[in-house]
Amino acid sequence: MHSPEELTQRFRERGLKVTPQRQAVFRVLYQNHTHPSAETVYEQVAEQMPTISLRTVYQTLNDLTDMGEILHLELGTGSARFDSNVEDAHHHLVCEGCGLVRDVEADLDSLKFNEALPTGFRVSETEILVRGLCEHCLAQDQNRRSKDQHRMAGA
Amino acid sequence: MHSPEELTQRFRERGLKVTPQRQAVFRVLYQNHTHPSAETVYEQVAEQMPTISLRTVYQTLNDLTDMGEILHLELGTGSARFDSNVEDAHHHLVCEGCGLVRDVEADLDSLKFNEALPTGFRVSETEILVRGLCEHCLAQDQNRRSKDQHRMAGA
DNA sequence: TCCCAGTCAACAACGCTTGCAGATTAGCCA
DNA sequence: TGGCTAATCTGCAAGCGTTGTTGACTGGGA
Repeated sequence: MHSPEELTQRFRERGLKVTPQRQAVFRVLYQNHTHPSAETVYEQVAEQMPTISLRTVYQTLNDLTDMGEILHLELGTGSARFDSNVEDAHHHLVCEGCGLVRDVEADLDSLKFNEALPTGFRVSETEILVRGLCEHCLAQDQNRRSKDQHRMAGA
Repeated sequence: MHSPEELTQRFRERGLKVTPQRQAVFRVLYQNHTHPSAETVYEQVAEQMPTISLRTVYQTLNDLTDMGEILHLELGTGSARFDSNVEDAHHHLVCEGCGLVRDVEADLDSLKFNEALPTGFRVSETEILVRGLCEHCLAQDQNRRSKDQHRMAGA
């Protein structure tokens, strides 16, 4: 995405107003590369501006998505995630435990399909999703399993 | 997934009862390879069994997912889709217009990541999603765009 | 400075999915 | 075969993420 200052310009060019609420969302997104959910953006903006509503955050995120400034991701984590990196083609790694999302670069050209895609299908995007457990969640999971085993043994 | 008859066995082995409702869901899934949503499964089951509730369909789909008989897919189409093909590793092609889902085989081994995955991350699944517009939706879209152009020109 | 399209906050409603509760039933056992 | 009991059924309400609505407010061009 562009810087908050540049976004101000681009919003005005489109006839959209630049309010303090929107600027606050711009700033949070510009600095946060953790692929936050709307709720997370809201919480971070609310720290500086406690009266902002979640509705306004959603609206601004939608506007930014429409303008191509950010990406709207559906990764199966329950809520949409927003990615401020639209410059570099990349893919995503998702922790199924905590919902952590991280960028991964992959060479799409190396990917081979074993059959032709259906005739007439126009591909807009090929997305690679690496699902699994992050280091932290893996440790928690193993800890839980170990406890379960002890419980089973004791019963 | 296994055949409805085999599923009967497997459900009983797990202490789950095999009701007419569940059998109807088994049959629909066994024959339907279009990656239906819960709602679609419900509609098809309801043709034979009008009194079944959507709640029961969800429950049975969840049981089948837990048993690994079907796959629960989150493809950003608004609702979960269920895939009765767990035997062959494959990926998915999704129409962003109508939500059509189709299996695609791809050679994952050919895929190269340009950097190492984070230390400690345990990958459970690498998923390839091809998004775009199917032949039908593409035609509709072009039709709409063309009308828009005429309207703009006339105004 | 004025004006009004665009925006705001609050609230209600939406679509998908799950929790709950009381009635019903599958399937084991005598 | 009949009875018992846990599992399941249905219908409804609630949860969650997201969007629609509305009346008050305001950014920013003229």
